[in-house]
Amino acid sequence: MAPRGETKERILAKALESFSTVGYDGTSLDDLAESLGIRKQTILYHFVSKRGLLNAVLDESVKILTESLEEVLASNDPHRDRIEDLVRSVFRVALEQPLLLGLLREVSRPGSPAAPRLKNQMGPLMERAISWMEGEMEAGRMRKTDAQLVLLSAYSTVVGLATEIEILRTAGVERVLRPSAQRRQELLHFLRTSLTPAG
Amino acid sequence: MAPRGETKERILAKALESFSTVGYDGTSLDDLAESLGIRKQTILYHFVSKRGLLNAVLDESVKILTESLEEVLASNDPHRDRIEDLVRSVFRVALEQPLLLGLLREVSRPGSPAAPRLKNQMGPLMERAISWMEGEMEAGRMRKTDAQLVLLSAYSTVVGLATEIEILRTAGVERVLRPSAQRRQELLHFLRTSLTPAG
DNA sequence: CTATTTTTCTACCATTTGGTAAGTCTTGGT
DNA sequence: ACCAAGACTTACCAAATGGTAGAAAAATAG
Repeated sequence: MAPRGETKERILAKALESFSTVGYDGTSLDDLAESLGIRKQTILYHFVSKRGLLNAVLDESVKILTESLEEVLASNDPHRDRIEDLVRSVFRVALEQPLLLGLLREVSRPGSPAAPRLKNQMGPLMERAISWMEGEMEAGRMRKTDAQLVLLSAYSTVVGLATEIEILRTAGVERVLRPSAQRRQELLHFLRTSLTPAG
Repeated sequence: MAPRGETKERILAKALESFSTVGYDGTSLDDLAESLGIRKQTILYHFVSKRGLLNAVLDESVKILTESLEEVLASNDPHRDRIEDLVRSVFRVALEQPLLLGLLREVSRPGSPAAPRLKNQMGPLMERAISWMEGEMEAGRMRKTDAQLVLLSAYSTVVGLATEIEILRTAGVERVLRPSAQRRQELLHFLRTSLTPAG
């Protein structure tokens, strides 16, 4: 047999790819298995059901994302630009693992079966982010605005950058996308000007 | 029989609802028909295939959205605040027809079967929006930045507001969402500060 | 009223779907 | 050598899916 859990990892990887591109309903266990050169029942053996597979993929993805952000939010160094750190961090994930954000997008759809699970897992992180922003606002280091809106906007933008790019690229403009580093710089500037307190 | 095309309209309405919430793959023609009190074959009679139905729904939605934006982009009155007009216009659509943006979100997924169609229909509109922004930048009425990014950000934010709200609401914060009017105000301010030229 | 066209329905079908049952094969422990 | 547990497979299935064929019903035109 395949040495220790290798199969499970491979299934998770392919499943992430499939879920985040063609979606949950669009993913067939048979096709998934075939693309892996195994039988469908092997998948079900490891993850019990299709839903179980989705949950497993989701848990793994959220974990990666959370760890990446937690690290930044935890630091208390007032000399570091936290917003810049956050943007950099998210961009890094988005570039290295675009599928991960694709899954997030897929799963965060109102009618998604995994929405509650995502809610439970991402909830605390979001609360922290929001309350941190509100703290900054109170302290006058950030312009008072709707923290939820800013978070939603930033989140949506990054997810959009990772997934919906294709539309804008092929539809809107034929030009090649700007290098992601420059893009990140723009987003950073965009956020900063909006969040810096007046005067 | 039902008088003139009433059935067709009803099918389109329900289909929009279903596509934009549970997605294309998640929509069953049988269920759709049952919820309308008709037989599946009636749907196929009017729209030939499931794909045909999706195309029809998409065409209708894009038309509404386009008309709403075209109107704003067309006006040349320099005394009006075009950004405000745009935001207002999109918000109005988002509030009156949230399902419409849900469909957009669903269909703009990379792997969506209707992505090319959406591309063709929305393409010109996006090009116009971008080139208008670039014109404003040239004229110094708008800070020079990445027009594509701003468009993507604004688009994603609004779509997010219309669809992904649930996650933030139930997950992030239990607080009731701020009234949409206030929300619109915030987004407006957010965009303005980012786009107003320095000094 | 009759003929024709439009609309909706009943009957059916091939395929695909997620999932169950039970087997085989491999590995590691004793 | 034997056995138990783990990993993977073959065989099978009930339900659901999108779609075809053709009849029936309703609306419309003459």
